[in-house]
Amino acid sequence: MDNLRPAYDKTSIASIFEYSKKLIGHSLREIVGDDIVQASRLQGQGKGGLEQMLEELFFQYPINSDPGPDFKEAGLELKGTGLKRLISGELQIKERLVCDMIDYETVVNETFETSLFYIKCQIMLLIFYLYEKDVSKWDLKFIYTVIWKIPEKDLQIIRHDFERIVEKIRRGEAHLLSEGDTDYLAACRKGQKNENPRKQPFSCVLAPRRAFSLKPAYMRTVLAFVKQQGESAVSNIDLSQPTQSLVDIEELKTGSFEEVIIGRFRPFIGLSYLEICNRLGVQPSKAKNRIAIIANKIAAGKSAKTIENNVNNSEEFQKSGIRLKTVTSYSNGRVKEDTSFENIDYEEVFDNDEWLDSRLYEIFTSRFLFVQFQQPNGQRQNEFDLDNLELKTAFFWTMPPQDIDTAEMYWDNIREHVLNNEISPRYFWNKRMHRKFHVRPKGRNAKDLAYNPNGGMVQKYCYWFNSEYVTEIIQQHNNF
DNA sequence: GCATGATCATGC
DNA sequence: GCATGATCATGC
Repeated sequence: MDNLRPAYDKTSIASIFEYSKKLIGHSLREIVGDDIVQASRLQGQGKGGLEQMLEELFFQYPINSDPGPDFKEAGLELKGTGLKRLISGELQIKERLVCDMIDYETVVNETFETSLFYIKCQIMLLIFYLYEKDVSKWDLKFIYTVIWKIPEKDLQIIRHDFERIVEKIRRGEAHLLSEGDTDYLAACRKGQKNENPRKQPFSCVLAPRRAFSLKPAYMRTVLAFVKQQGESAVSNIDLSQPTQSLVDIEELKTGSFEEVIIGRFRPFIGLSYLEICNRLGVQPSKAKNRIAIIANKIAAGKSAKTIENNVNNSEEFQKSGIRLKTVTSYSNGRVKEDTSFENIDYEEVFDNDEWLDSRLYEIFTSRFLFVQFQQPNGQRQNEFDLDNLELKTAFFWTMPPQDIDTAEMYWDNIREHVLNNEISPRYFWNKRMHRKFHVRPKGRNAKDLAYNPNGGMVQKYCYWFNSEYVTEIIQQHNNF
């Protein structure tokens, strides 16, 4: 590329996009040449900087310190984002997409439309590269290039997310922000772990730095779209598939996504499983997950058949990573069962040394939709029968920061023992410890094994919430 | 009665 | 066939 002026029109998104395709399959060093890399003042190590390297050396676009989008004439923001390759060969999202630092002092005076996030990120050029440990940024290969214009319906949900984050800061609770507070757009932690926290306008408590980001779950759906389109893609078509979606854009004008969903449960509060089946005109089942099935059916409302038994597959749940959890409790409110999550992916735990990028962090900072069914008043514990349980409450929940700290210790313990090849219940947290979370087996049967990154096979274990912890969560909600 | 281990049900 | 969410079954 020596001596070549970049052949694109900086006022045109289409032209910038065309030009970006030259990156696919190559690294920056291959494209601009080693001499230029050697002479560059930019560093290949450490965090950040890749976007700047692309802008300066590949696009040869003068870097400005303006607050707007990177390509200001075209109104286009440039974002580099990492992928990782699994042993199976599949490409996966490495992390959330960090968009814009949150300035606690100024953001409280903004509306969504005047916010820098909105001005910058409504149209982005996303360049996916393959992340490799200990490899200089000059040598990372680019894989996909995408123009991502955030769809109108997503923007509606993101607007609510933005407002919820800003409201929290206005209440003087910037230090209590969590990625789980919101659906698509999240306030993610940013900066070093031991870095000094910052001031916030409505409280004297200092708060860690945070940035607006699109959740890993959201980025996973972007990646799925790109994979389906080929190595480069433009999201200028309407992406929402009505067969997969839970709410439509008209309903979102009547309230937030979460309000719409909670509203669907309201008419059934107090009714038993059998009564709800009757109302919905469905045949009662004897399946052991029948409570979960009916909870999904209620949440789905009039949505398509493809998601009515499992709203986790809906567009909105996929993009937000929200998890519906059904909880059954005795008449005194005590939760009957522990709550399980997916199996521990030992490879992931082994390879990833960053808590904030871990799968467990993503699961536990998800937004949860708890749906509680309770034994009728006066019934004794030994009369417990799923058919009689009554819908008590449905609410969205986020794990509070102090419990996320506990979760980090839980993860540290799991990771330490996976690294030491000690994948056994005698090393992990158990329920007796009463530490909110524990580790327990889960497989098809006792012979169902998983690969051990240290070699060989081991039993499958998974992450659990202790039932007492879930009882606490439910009670705190019901007492409000 | 509870902790732990084991398995079921569903959907892709 | 497998991953995930949910619940069952056993033994102390």
